[in-house]
Amino acid sequence: MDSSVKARLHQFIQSKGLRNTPQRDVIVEAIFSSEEHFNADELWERVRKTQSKSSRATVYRTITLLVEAGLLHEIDLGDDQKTYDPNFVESPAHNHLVCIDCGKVVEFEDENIRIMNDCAATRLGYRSQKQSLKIEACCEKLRLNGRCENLITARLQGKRLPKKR
Amino acid sequence: MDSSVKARLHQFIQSKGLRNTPQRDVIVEAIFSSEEHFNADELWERVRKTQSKSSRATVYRTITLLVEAGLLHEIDLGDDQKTYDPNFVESPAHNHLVCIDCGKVVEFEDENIRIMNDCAATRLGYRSQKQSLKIEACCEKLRLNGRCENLITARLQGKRLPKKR
DNA sequence: TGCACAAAAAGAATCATTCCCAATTTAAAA
DNA sequence: TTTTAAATTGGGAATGATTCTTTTTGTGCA
Repeated sequence: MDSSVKARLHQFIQSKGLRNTPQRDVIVEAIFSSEEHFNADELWERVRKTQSKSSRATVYRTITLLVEAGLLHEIDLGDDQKTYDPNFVESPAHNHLVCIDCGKVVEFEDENIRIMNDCAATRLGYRSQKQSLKIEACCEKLRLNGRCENLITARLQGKRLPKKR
Repeated sequence: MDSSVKARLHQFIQSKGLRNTPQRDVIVEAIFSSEEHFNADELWERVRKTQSKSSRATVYRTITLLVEAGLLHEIDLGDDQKTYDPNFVESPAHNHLVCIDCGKVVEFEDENIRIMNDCAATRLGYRSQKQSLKIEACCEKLRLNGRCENLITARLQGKRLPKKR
């Protein structure tokens, strides 16, 4: 776990006049000790497995806090639950590939896409602030003959559970 | 209202062994007699103002039916409620500009963006099936000096209500 | 050390959407 | 036209993620 996360959170908490609590520590530890995507309930489960306990509400509040602090990235895949990504990279653009078959989510960066989107916004009279691209796609064929992993040059971001509802 | 919608729906219903009902007619009429975006509850309200009645569940069921039939387009803006667009255009790409200030949603087409996104997917070893781009942007400045409407060359798709929950 | 207020717990409340199931309708065959 | 199997409806309960409320606890500065 990147120790700068704790430092940055601490600084954020200070600057906002908030307070440090053991619950937050546990939750932060649970988040950043892994690189996996997660949703609120999965995180609550992780925390429950610790001897220390936090209520569901606290888990939600802490997630909100971390997102506000810019330490956690919220991914909206159009499901009922929001997904979170602890591998935060500061960026005004968030592009995801979601595999239709296995549900795996890959995030990638693409400067050209970002610029082109900003241009489109400008052309339509808007000032782009934030963009998110979701590409539903299929990696099945490539996975079957073992080439998928090699071709994926982007950071792999873990996999999603199937939609629950 | 484009009369071909009813014909196409009828055909879909036939092909699936489903049945025509007066409720569906009323709901379909309520949807396509306008070009506005709507969500399920807004549609239910429209239907209630008719002398004929449909239950909320039927409204939801009919929306699902129309989306399956490819006659209605579901837009996911990451809100709690789904938004629907009766001005359906067959396309593997859906791009939206969402104004941060007024919430207005503009849909636009951009062949170059679509191609570039598909390329990115291919480069990462995926076969793109469907893409959706959301750009959160600000039209405030342009609206203030009256230039916004002139600059918007894309089809205007109505405005969204503020998030309810 | 005490106080003011942030935070936590626990569970109730929300709210969009879906599910359930008895009662009704439809469409196609008899 | 009657029958009949299956689709559809109504409407209220259920779901499930998230937020809110109330009370209790804990933190950190003075």
